[in-house]
Amino acid sequence: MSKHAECCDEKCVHSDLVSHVLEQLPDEDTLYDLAELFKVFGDSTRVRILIALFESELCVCDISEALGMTQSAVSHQLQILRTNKLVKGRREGKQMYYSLADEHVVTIIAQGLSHILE
Amino acid sequence: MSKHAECCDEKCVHSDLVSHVLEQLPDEDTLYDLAELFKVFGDSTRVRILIALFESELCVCDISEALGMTQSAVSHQLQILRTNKLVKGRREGKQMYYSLADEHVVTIIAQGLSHILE
DNA sequence: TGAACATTTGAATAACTGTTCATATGTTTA
DNA sequence: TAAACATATGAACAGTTATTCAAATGTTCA
Repeated sequence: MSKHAECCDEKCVHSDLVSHVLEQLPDEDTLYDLAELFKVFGDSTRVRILIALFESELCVCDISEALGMTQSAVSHQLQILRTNKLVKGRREGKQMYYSLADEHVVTIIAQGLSHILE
Repeated sequence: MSKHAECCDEKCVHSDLVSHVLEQLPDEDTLYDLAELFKVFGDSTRVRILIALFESELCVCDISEALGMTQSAVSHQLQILRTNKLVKGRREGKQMYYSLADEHVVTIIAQGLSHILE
């Protein structure tokens, strides 16, 4: 018997509910990716970058100016946002212009805001 | 001049866009709370707990059984979920039954899933 | 009351993460 | 091509966090 089960013998577990939960839970990869996605939103620098991009694309320089952060820090975060397909980049001459890659970004942030502003 | 501005002189910054972003960005407290909220979703244990609670309330013991984790680890995470008002607890005898505190939880996770499953 | 059970909590540890600094890459223009 | 600029990247450090272990709290029942 595995360790986690020892704390609670058979009488107290609602085994029907538990097995139902086990059927409903997405597979491990999906759960990992899902948590990974929210982790990206879980940093105020990245959230600020995303909200900054709500209305128009911006170059890295604009973002670091708006956020009051070094260009390097912003660029590191943009890479994470790019990897997770939340923003996309477009080069124009020396500058890279970033914009939101996905409508879900707006929806997710809006839901989050409505939760905390209640 | 602050350090972050030095990387990029006035010519390259789109100062009209930047000042517009500065007007639109939520205040610092809101941004912090927002990131804090998403941070809670950014852990696969907590996401699994939340999804497990989609259909019915469960006691701590059920959750630890379903997730294959120690009851202590689950309890620690439940406290975080409670603090952030994502779940609520109800005592019935020796057991604590937890359930989702908020419909936003379902919406946010659904949006996240639809993002990664594209 | 005391024993048994379910849950919570605090401290410690190991793993992870964001920023900084230095440097590299890529682009334009003189 | 060389210089200047915008961005990207690697390594290192400091701060954060999830789990474990041990112990405490709260509840029921004999």
